[in-house]
Amino acid sequence: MMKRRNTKSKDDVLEILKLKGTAMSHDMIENEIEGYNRATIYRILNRFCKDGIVHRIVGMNGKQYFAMCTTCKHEEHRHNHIHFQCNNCEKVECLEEEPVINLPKGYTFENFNSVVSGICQDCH
Amino acid sequence: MMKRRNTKSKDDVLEILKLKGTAMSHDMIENEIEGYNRATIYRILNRFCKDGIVHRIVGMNGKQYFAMCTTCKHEEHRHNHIHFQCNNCEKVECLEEEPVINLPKGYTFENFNSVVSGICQDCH
DNA sequence: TATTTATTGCGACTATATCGCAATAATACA
DNA sequence: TGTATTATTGCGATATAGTCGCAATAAATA
Ligand SMILES: [Mn+2]
Ligand SMILES: [Mn+2]
Ligand SMILES: [Zn+2]
Ligand SMILES: [Zn+2]
Repeated sequence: MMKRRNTKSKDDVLEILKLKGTAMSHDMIENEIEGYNRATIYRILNRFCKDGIVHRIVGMNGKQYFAMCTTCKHEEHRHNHIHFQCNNCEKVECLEEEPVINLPKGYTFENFNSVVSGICQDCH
Repeated sequence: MMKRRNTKSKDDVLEILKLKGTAMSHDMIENEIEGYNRATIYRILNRFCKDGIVHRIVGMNGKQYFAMCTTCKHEEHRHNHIHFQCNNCEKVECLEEEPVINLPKGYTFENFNSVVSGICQDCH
């Protein structure tokens, strides 16, 4: 893995992700910390994913959301939990549920992405 | 609901979806039945979704895939099963698994999208 | 301080999907 | 059958999300 450097942009992205607690899209992040180029933020997020600091969720809208890795140890990353996305406020949260996945014979598991959409408590 | 008309384009899209059995993206479909405008195919697919003939899956790549509704009755649509997407051949299939979803208090369920990625049997 | 190279900004670019509008054609009906 | 209605289509423009190449910048190291 490539050696990482400490930058303000990186710290800012990390801080806002920690602060919010929920998964955030690129533009959610951009709204909170202005002044960085779009490509820069995407690159930071992709680096976080590679490094296992953050995991990526693909919403029902096809957009990417990023959330801090809380439950997983640094070595074994398992993000096989279900997420919830609010159709009103767009917020994405990690749920507890981690469904059992049985693949057919000859199939190999690599990744899992699971989103329930609906209306969140705040939007009711 | 709007009254539908019978057109060759519609029949062609339906036929290829039935024939393949797996979920197909717009460009997979376009490769099989050439000669229709991109917007037209999208509109046909979106109509199918509205009418409950087809259900929409959002892949890990953020792309939309469409699959025939097989298990669900015309009135009650439940597509709460997990899908498999091959990272090699891009094929998307419906699996049997239908995870139990427990939402937190005050949350309402509307939709579900779940994809396991990996390598399919054919690509091993 | 000087060197190395990870990171950034910028603009161009790709990809997916939708939209407005005029033209076309499926359906209903006289 | 001929005509009116309007669902559907084609086309081009548009929107949005995300990546890429390259030169400039700046963090780390010596
Ligand atoms: Mn993790
Ligand atoms: Mn259905
Ligand atoms: Zn909400
Ligand atoms: Zn495959």
